[in-house]
Amino acid sequence: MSHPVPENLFAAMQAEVAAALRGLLPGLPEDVAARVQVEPPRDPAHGDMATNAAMLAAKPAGRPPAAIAADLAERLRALPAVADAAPAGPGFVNLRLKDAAIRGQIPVILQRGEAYGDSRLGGGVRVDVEYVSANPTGPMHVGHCRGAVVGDALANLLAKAGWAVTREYYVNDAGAQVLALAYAAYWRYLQALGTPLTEEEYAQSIPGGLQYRGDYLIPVGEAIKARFGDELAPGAMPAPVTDWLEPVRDMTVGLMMQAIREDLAALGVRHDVFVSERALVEAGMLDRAEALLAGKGLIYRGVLDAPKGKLPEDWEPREQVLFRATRFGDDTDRPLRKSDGSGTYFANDIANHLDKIARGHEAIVHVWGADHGGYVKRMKAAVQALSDGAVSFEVVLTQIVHVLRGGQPVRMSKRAGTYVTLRDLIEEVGRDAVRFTMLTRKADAQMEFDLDRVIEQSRDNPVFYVQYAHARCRSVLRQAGDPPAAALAEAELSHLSDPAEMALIRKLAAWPRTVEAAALAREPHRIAFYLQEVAAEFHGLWNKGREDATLRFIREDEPEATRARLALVAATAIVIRSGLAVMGVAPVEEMR
RNA sequence: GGACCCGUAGCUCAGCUGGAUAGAGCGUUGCCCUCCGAAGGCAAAGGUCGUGCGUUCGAAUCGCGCCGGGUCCGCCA
Repeated sequence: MSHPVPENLFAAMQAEVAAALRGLLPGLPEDVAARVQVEPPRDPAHGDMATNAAMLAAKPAGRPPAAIAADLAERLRALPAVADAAPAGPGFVNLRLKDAAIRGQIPVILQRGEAYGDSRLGGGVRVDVEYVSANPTGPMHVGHCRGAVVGDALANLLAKAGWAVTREYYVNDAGAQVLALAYAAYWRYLQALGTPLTEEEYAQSIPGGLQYRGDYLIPVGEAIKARFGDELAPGAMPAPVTDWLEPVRDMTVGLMMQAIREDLAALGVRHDVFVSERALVEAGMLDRAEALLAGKGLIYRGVLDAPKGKLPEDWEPREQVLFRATRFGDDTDRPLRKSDGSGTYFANDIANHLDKIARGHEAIVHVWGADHGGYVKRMKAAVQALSDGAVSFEVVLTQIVHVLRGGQPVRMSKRAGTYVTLRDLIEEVGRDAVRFTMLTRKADAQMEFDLDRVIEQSRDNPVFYVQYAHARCRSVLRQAGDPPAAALAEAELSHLSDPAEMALIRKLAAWPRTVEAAALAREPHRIAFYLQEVAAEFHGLWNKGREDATLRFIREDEPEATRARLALVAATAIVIRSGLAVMGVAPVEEMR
C-alpha cells in the first residue's frame, strides 16, 4: 500500500486524531486514544467528520471536554487535509476537509478499481462461514433462499474486509430424515419397476410411514432402476432393508445434492467445501470429540429434569450421556447419544465443529434460520469447550420471508401446487433481483418479498434504482468513448465544485469505511443501503443537470471540466460495481 | 414455566455498536414537464423511538421489570 493518498479517509483521520490527542495529553492511557472514533456527523452541516476524542479523554485527563476539544481542534487545523476544525456541542471536534483532499479519492478509486474498499481489518483470520446446509431431502425452496444469499454475501464481505474465508455447506446425510428419504426413493424405484403394491400398502410397511411423497423423487426411482435393474427389489417387491439401503441412500443423497448444487449455482451462491455428516462420523470424528470433552471432565451420565410447561406425553426420566453445556452458559446440559448409541444431531454437529477447528479455523460464523435460535447457546458452548475459548463462534439468524404477489400473500402449500421452489423464484424475477432484495432488510427482521414489486421499474424498487444509476454511468461513459481509467485519473479535479458533486464524492469516499463497519457487524444488508445512498446522490446530480445545463457530465465546450466529471462518473460506477460484487449481483450496462 | 429475536412516522424499514435538532422510500398535501437528460423533479406536513425505572457528561442504542408480536424448548434435523 504505497498510495500517497489514504484509501480510507476516516481510518487515516482516526490515526491523526489519536496522535494529536497523545501529543496533547502525554500521560493519557493508550487505550483511550485507540478508542477514539472519527465518523461522519449525522448532520452534514457539522462538517465532514466528527470525533469524540475530547469526551473520551476528559475523565482520565481530569480536564473538561470543551477545553480539550479546543486544544485538539487547534492541532488538527494544522493538518494539510483539514480546512477547519472546531469544538462543538458537548465536546465534539468537527472537521471539515479541504475539497482537494476529498476529491483526491477519485484517482484512488480509479486506480484501485473494484478492489477499492478492500481492507485488512480481518487480519487474515481464518473464518469458516457455514450457510445453506439444507437437508438433502428435496429441492430448495424460498425458505432456504435468504440464508443462502445472506451467507454468500457475508462471506464476500468478510473476504473483502481481510478475513481468510472458507465457505462451507454441512450436509446432513446421517440422520433419521435421510433414512426416511431412502424409503421414499425406494418406493419410487418400486413404482419404476411396476410394483403391484399401492402407496398406502407400502407406507404401512415401513417405519415412520412414507414421509417424502413429492414428485421430485420419481426421476430418482428411474435412475436407480437404470443403474440396478430389479437387483434391489426382485420381482418389483420390497427386499430386506439391509439389501438395498446403502446404495439407494447414497444414490438418492447424491442426486439431491446435485439438484441443490444446481439451484445454488442458479442463484450464484458458492461454497468451497461440502462436509458430509456421515463421512465425519465414519472417520471417527464424533468419538474424537467426545473423548476430547471427556478428557476435560465435561461428559457425564445423568438424568435431565423434565422441561417446564407442557410436558411431552411420553416423558420419562432417562439416563443419558450428557455434555456440561451449563458450564459455558447454556440453560441445561445436552445429550450426546441416542439410546441406540449413535450420536444425536448435536453430537454430530460437535464433530463437525471439531473438524472446522482441526482444519485451522480461528473463527466460525453460521447463518441459520430463526427457528434454530434455541440451538445457538449449546453450540457456542461446545466450540468454547473444544477450543478452550480460542475459537470464536457467532450466528447470524435470518427471519422468515413472506412471499407476496401484488400485495397478497402467496400460500405455501405443496398440495395446492403453490409451493415456491427457489428455481421458480429465480425464473420469475431473476437472480439479481432475488439477491438484492434479500439484502434490503436486516437478516433478523421479517421480510416481505413482493414478486411484482421487485421487478417494478420505479424509484421505490431499490434493485432498479441502483442498477439504473450504474446504467446511467455507463451510458455517459460510452457516449464519451469509454476513456481509460488511467487517463481520467489525470483529470484536473478542481472543476468539481458543485455541492451535489462534492456530496457524491464524499459518499464514494465512505465506501471503505462502510465495508469495515458492515463486516464487523456481520451485516451485509448495509451494503445494499449504502448503494441506495450512492445511487440517490448520483441521480440527484443527474437531475440537477437537467435543469442546469452547466452541470451536465459531457460539455462539448469544456473538455477539462468534462474530463473531471467523467472521472467522477467512472468512480461512481466502480464503487457501485464493488458493492454489487459483495452482494453477488451483476451490474447492468443499460436498462431494458 | 424458561430461553432467544423483535417493537422507531399512516405503511415498509434504516439508524454506522453510547453522541449533537432520530432518517429514507411509499402514502398524504402543495408546486413543476410545449423543447434540449421527466420510466420524473422540488417542497411541506407527519415520531413522548412499546412502557417504567436505572447506568452515563449523554440512551432509539447498554442493564433490569412490565406490555405486545415471533421462534424454540429430552434420543427431529
